[in-house]
Amino acid sequence: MHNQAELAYRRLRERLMDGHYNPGDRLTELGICEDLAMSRTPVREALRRLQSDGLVASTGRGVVVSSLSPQDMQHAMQLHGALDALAAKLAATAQHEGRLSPAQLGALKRASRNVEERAETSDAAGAWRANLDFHMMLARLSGNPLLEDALDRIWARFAIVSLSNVSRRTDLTPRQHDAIVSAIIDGDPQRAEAAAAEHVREAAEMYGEGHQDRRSGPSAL
Amino acid sequence: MHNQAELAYRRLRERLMDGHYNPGDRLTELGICEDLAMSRTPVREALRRLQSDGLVASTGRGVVVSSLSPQDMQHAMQLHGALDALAAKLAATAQHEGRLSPAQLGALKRASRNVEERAETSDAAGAWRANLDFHMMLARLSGNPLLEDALDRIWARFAIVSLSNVSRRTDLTPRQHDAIVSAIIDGDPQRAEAAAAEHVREAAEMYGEGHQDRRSGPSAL
DNA sequence: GCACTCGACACTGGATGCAATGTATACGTT
DNA sequence: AACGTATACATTGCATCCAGTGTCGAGTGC
Repeated sequence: MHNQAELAYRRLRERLMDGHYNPGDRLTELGICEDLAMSRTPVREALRRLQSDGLVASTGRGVVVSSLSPQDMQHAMQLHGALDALAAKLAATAQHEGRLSPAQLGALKRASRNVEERAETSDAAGAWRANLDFHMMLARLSGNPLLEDALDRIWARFAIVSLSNVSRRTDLTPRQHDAIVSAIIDGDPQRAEAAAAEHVREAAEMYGEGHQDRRSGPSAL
Repeated sequence: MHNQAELAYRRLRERLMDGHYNPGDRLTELGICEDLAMSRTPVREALRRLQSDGLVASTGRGVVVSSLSPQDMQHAMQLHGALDALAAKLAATAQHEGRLSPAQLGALKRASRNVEERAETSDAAGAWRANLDFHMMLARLSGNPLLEDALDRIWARFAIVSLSNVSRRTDLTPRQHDAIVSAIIDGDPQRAEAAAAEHVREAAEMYGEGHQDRRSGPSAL
């Protein structure tokens, strides 16, 4: 599928997720048309899809890049926790039943190691990206496309708001990835599920600490 | 938002979910235009959204109503289990913290009772619908819009394939709803989560029994 | 000097026109 | 009679066009 509408969707999504557009930015159809060198029709379709994904929001007059209020962030993290735990459990089950290839396991371990390495550098955006890659790899190994898709949506929302201010502490907890990985390698669904849930719980807590000062205010972020 | 595109989306979604269109049916833009008495532009946007929702699938030449293979069904149920458990947990937590109004609790109880009543009639479609309403009420009470949305997507997929063959046994397990409801009323997150997980697990098992004969074949359904 | 109003403009929603393409059918050939 | 090919048609993708509408600014009155 390499039609214009699909292309527009992918390019816009990319721009959204790599911090090229920031939360609150207003997007006009004509501006994007010029930017992407295509007509309004495919651009509109792409915008609608992004709207459906929750990455942009309609303001009655055009669309703006979505920003997540602390409230939204909390909701997203609750969802993420449940989904990630399920992914870890399914991946561990798959491993237990011998349905995971050595290549897949290798990729997971590599992704995990990559997060640790990046976390030690000053490249905050790179570290964030590595973290995302690890979690998406986990989703992939679950063998459940719907789950993968759901997690993809969540992470896209995270990406928009995170990459515009990664400068501040990245709040990564790479060591916990080890617990998830080892549980999967051992083919232990229970442990994998618990480790993933714990991992997300701590990440959410860390986020809460960083934001509890503005907790009572309206959605500023 | 009462523009044509939104309207087209809602009407098509309704038709999809109430069994008016069946899995595998081919949908042509012009046909829908005539049906809905509007131009192709809003219809196209609606179709794209439905595609993004997974309710229809592109075939390179037009779209067809999605059908879920037993594989897909299993994946959807795994996801549903995790999300429903989370919803029950959050709803119970909300109740525990006194954030649930008597009206909301009443609506939940009413929905639960409604499922039981309908299950005893021969109105399979009505019973199915009541079951959906109960689960969506649960999602609502979780207080997490993202979760509600995710569950909405899942159930829409279920609806498409279910309502076209509700004639066969509906596989409802209404009594288990009681366990969930009472746990929520007691404000016991742990118990609510466990009850919801158990409920979905059994439903999935029941479905498996009904379909394990064709388990090995390709996605026929 | 400030506020209110009127008008121009920018932008979106919807419709239609045009070109490209896949499919089905009919005809010819073997 | 069966198979292959060619042509006509159905249908999509994209671009452009038109109408409705909110917004911003300028000008005028108080």
